[in-house]
Amino acid sequence: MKMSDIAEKAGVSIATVSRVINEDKNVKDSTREKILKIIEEYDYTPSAIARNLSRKDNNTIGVVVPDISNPYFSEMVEGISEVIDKENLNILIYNTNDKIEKEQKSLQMLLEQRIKGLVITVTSESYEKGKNYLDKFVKEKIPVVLADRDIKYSSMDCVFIDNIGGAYKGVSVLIENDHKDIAIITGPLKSKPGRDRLRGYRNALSENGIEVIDENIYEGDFQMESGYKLGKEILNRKKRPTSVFISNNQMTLGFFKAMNEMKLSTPKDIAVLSFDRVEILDIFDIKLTTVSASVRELGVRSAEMLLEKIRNKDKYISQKMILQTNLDIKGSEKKLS
Amino acid sequence: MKMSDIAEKAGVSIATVSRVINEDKNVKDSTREKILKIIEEYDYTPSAIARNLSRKDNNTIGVVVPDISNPYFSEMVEGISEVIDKENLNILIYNTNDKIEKEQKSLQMLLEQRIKGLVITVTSESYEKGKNYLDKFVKEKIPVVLADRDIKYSSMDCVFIDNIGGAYKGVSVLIENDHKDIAIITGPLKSKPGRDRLRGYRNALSENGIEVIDENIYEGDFQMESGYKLGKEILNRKKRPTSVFISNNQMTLGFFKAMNEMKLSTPKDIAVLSFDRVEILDIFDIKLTTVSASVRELGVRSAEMLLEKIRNKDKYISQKMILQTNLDIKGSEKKLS
DNA sequence: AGAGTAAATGTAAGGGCTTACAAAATAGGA
DNA sequence: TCCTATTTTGTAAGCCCTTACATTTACTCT
Repeated sequence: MKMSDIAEKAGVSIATVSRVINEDKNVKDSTREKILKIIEEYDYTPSAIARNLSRKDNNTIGVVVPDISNPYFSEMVEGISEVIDKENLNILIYNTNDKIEKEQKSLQMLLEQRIKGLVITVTSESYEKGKNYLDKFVKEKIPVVLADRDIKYSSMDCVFIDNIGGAYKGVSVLIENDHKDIAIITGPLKSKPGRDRLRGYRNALSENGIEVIDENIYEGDFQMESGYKLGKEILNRKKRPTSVFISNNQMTLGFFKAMNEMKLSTPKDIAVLSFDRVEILDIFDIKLTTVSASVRELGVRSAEMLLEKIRNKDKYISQKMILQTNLDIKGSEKKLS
Repeated sequence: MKMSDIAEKAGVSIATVSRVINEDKNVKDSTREKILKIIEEYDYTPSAIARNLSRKDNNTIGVVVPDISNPYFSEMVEGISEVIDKENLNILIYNTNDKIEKEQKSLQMLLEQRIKGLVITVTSESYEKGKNYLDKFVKEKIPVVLADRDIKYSSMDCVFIDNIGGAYKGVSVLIENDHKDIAIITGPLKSKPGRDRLRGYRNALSENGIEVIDENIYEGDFQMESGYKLGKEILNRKKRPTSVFISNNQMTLGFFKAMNEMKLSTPKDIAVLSFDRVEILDIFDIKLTTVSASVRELGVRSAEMLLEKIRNKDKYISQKMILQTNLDIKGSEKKLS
């Protein structure tokens, strides 16, 4: 069933049918009703493909994330959908599994789909020369927003979380609570969020005249396992630090596993402060102080920025949005005795 | 940049360019190379929209789920992507938030997109007359696979988890451990999984000559909060049951919250067995016995079934796949004293 | 009634590709 | 060299819509 079939049955031209479907007001009411009835009767659904070709426009935006089954990203995606859904746009989602080849392939397919815009959490912060597929989007003037992760030397629009400031804020709380011996479990230092959170830690210590000692810096990889292993190391030190700042939720879970095994608890045995909330700890009545930004908001903002770019393609000025973190004080920052 | 531009620059016809792009072998090598070079040089990407229109075919499959930020579904989606990605197909994902209107709107858009096939976890197990958009897919001969949730009186292809058998298996373990007073926290009884898991519970008890008493049946809603509330009720009973079967992971978490608040533990104070794994409990060194099926596999199987339907549209025979559950014995099923 | 204007409808040219079929180029063989 | 078979390329119709523009129809007012 296509438009011309409907037109024929209604005894009108295909243009009139098109007008009815697109809610053009220049159609006599009686004609509209007649056509609508036939559309209903034959259950006709117009082809978005033909429409898109004809309009030279695809009502779809692309979303590329490293791992949709990671709650972090699925929440971000939900933030994005929330915004996009209101606009009658479709979302084409791709998983890259943090593999650069999959990312490239995804971008290639999105390019073929002639998407209207793209929100991407990139896999790598730098690309081999000529390998940065995002440049093609720029060349084709397809709006792109980088969400959560940056690309070196790029000047693309983006929405990030204030990692430096957040870590600074968190570590400062520990310092205010009289901690001087503060360990940190960092993310991978080859990633920007990893480095930035460490930077915030350093800044907070320096500004308070506390020396940053290498022994207190433990490089993790944002995965649970590393939080567990490094946690054991930290907790087993002869002179255990009085507090620890952990750079994300997964590693914090690992750290608690270590604490648990050793029958230790916070803040009794060590003060703990983590980047990202860890809601699940509620269940075990563990009060953990955190600094965090809403990932859902990250998605919402990215999508909003993208829509704005789409709407004002020309006069649009490139922008960078940094989402501030919130401090949630629960007690684990305390220094006892 | 379009195909005709490339053709012009290469001094060939548009058909030849098309052949090169589609890897048709009827092209002289030298011609192919010349064209490829120009495509490379101008960074040309063919339009999937035009291709799809021309081929009357969209290389996209649709996925509709209630909530992508729920790990249960995002894992399922990942299973689906895993399969689909290998086929050079795109995935259009829609969230319904378990709202029937959003589901309808999503299906409408997928219909317009002329997708090749659909995997859907439906929001409602029954639809008002004429309101079942899935019928349109059937009418249009677009393959559909129901994943995880069924529709009453429908004979569509589907992949489900063996809820009855799983619950039966779990409760049987409790019975084998000498439990006779077994409570159950069910899912919402208006949902099929909710009812089926209760059915498995009933079957296990009956077959073992244990009377099913209403006081032991607590209707929850698959959310954490209900596990918590009902958990409190159960644990506070003067004559507390010796064991409880909980119908899903979220409610189990709520139940543990309740236990924790009351300083109770399993299996000491009550034996616990849950449907779905609850990995997070590992962290707190809680050994929970579970019956579960892999949600990722649910996704993989659904996608595979869909692909098979797409490939053998005609000779395809409608099928129903039931994924069996696995029992993971950890100790919480024990009856102490 | 007829002119002038506004409303409603139709015509036809795209949009960027695929593909059946036709035509041209090349190869092989006598 | 010429003819046939094969390979390579081109032509043009078609996929299903949108939309600028042209045309027709319906009103309004003198």
